[in-house]
Amino acid sequence: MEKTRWLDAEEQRAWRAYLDTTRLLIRALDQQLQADADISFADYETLVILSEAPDRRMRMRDLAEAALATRSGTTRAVTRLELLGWVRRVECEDDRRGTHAELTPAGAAKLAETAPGHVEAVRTHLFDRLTGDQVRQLGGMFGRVSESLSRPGATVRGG
Amino acid sequence: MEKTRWLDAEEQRAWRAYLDTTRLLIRALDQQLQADADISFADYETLVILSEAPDRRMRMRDLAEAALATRSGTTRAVTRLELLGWVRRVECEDDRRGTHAELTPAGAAKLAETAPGHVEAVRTHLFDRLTGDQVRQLGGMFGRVSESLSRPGATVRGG
DNA sequence: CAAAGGTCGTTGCGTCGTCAACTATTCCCG
DNA sequence: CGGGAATAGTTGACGACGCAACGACCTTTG
Repeated sequence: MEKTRWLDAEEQRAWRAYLDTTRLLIRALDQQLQADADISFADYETLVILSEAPDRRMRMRDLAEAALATRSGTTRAVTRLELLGWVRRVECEDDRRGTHAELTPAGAAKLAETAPGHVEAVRTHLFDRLTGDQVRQLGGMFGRVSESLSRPGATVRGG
Repeated sequence: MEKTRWLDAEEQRAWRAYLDTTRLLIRALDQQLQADADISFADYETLVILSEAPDRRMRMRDLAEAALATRSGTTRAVTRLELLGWVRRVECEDDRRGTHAELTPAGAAKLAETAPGHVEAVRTHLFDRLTGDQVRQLGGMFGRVSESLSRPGATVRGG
């Protein structure tokens, strides 16, 4: 095993700030949605993903991937949202194993009435604190970081 | 209700990249720790927090706060870690309600052997993709953002 | 000093998410 | 075409976590 490249003070500070802030931010957004619209951040995002899909529907598999969740988690999320009337399941015609999750009109309405408060929260907590240049930096940084993460081959194990 | 200040294209891009990447990053770190050391990221961080505390011990209350968790979650985490032998509970002398969670030698050893792989993963996935300037930016941005989040008064509600 | 009110840590309960296993269907290839 | 491998979605078992409520203890106040 080679010598460990520890984080220097600056890196540690950045790492902690990033981790802590992210947790607080997600929690704040979750609470805002829960309080104002009785929906979790995760479920809200699922509705958003569906709303942006062609015909407002998606195969379960693709929905899971887009939401960065597992298939089982997606099954349960869709079941939940179906009971609330915001999503419905539609059988797939060309693949009889498949199921589409489709945003209902009620789901679209829910999204429309919930989005403004959510976006406002995202602004208040995040973007209002950043300069235009920082926003660009943010997108740039994380765009690059995600590259290494989405490549499954890039192993890290130390053995 | 005033007109919503929607996110522009650049902001949306940054927001998505940030959210997705963060999820992937946390998951990758979790998997690395789980695979190489049979410990979750959350539990690992708990050990780190304790290791940095005076006498390697902390009141449950303070530990919860430092870990950005609830008291009940911390109770369960400490119980878990206690069963693994990495933490022990020590009664508080000056406050008989209180309990200290204390890192055991075994816990310190676990941390020592686990940290290199974890730090390496953090490097590989995050810091190796960033320039020194970006690291500074990262710390700066999130330092500022956390200010608004740690102030409980800063309400966002639209109601 | 006694009583009211707060804090500490824990626990029951409900929710959410993952893994592994299962059924049904489709794909691949001889 | 036929049979094994792969894939889709679901479910059961399980673990983690938050909220609310609880008993024990401390603090404040009259």
